[in-house]
Amino acid sequence: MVNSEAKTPRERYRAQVRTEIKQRAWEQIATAGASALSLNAIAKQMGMSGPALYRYFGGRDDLITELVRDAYRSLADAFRATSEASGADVTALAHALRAWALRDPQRYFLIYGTPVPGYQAPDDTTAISSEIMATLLDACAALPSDGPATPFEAHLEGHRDWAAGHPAPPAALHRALAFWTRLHGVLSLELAGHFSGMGIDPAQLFAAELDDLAGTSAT
Amino acid sequence: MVNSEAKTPRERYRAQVRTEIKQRAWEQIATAGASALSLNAIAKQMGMSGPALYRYFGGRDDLITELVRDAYRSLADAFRATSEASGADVTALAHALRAWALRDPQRYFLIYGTPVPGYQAPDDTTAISSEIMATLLDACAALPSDGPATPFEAHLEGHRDWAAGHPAPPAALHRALAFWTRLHGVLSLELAGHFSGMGIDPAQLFAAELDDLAGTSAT
DNA sequence: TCCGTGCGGTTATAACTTCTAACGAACGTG
DNA sequence: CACGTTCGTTAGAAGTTATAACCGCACGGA
Repeated sequence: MVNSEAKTPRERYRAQVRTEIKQRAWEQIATAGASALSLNAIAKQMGMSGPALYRYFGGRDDLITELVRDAYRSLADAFRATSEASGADVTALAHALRAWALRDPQRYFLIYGTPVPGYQAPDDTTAISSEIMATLLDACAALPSDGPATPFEAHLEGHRDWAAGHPAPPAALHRALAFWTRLHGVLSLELAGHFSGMGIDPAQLFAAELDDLAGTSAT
Repeated sequence: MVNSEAKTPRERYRAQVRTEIKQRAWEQIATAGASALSLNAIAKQMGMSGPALYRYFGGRDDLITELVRDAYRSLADAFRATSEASGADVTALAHALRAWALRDPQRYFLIYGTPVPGYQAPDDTTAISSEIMATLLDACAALPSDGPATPFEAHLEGHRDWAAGHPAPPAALHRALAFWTRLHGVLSLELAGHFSGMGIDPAQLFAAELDDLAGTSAT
């Protein structure tokens, strides 16, 4: 059987260089954005010149795709960890999401930011995305659901393939979607700086939205 | 006094070329995103070569800044028009926002998408942004406000500078912010294609969020 | 009407970028 | 020890933004 770690010394070295390249790329993205990522600059920082990086990544797009994959993986891990630590609590998940986003805004935008029109995300990222959604659904299913069924929940009843067989009631599905979209709404505008000139505290707006989501007022 | 339109034939020509450049830029952005905007390609399309465009725009960043300005202006006009036509109705504003966004997703992302870390928006765009917020506040102030004051509304009481003197109660300010962030949350995820593989209808999710905002459940 | 200023467009050039191709050296495995 | 894969190099093509220098024509004042 093939052991994933440290087989040949060449593979060890190759993995090490790959992670260093990605690390430099993350630093560069955090300071100047993903559009300003330069393979030449990374190579120069690492002491080697230009086309050497093409031994490790197919090109700029491949590197960015790998970074997107890592970002998804990091968010999924953070979500899973806080879910296990807090017993599937939605407010804990929300604060974990905000902390993860504030830790590196450009990493958040790499996942949820402006898409490149032609770009198609690799299918494994959608798999990780559904893993994130699964832990979110676990937390939302634990909330009490009251109120009458809305027309949108009737729509969800017939379109719950994205839940991947999760046995959550339609109200919980709706809660999960609202959790996702509302917190993303506040977070993305905050990270983009749209609140900076307004004087309001984004954390309090985030908390207000979270109170509304976790409170008794379903949908 | 200086008439703004059509003074000298030189200025007429200059304005015409400028608008044609911006038009080609919009087409290019709509199909390949703002990061793929190429001055050379625009010049080649217009039959003139390369550096001629620098007579009309200071550079790529200046052109994009101008496009951002136009995008803000377009959204503000659309908002104002529907507000006047519908009598400051929030659902009409919401549908106008969604239609405006779906008409050219990259134009929406040019305003509300991933920001470039170093970039500072010119102050006139923030002026237009506050104009948009004003018409939104007009519509939110027309809604009935019930329920007790939340801690966030208490925070808003002390930080209402962004309302630019608009005489809306804190509940209306909160409504306007929720309107903005929630609809942006659904819209940006929809435009980015994050719902495409899930099978759900973004329009119905948008409608559900709008029902929650315009309904009786304040905050 | 005529003439000069200045505007618009050109080519050339510099400094970048991604990415391919060909070559050499070093490393590790048989 | 020798051979082969892999890594890093330099060279080069095809792009990009942006600046500089130059030329001609059109516009506007006299």
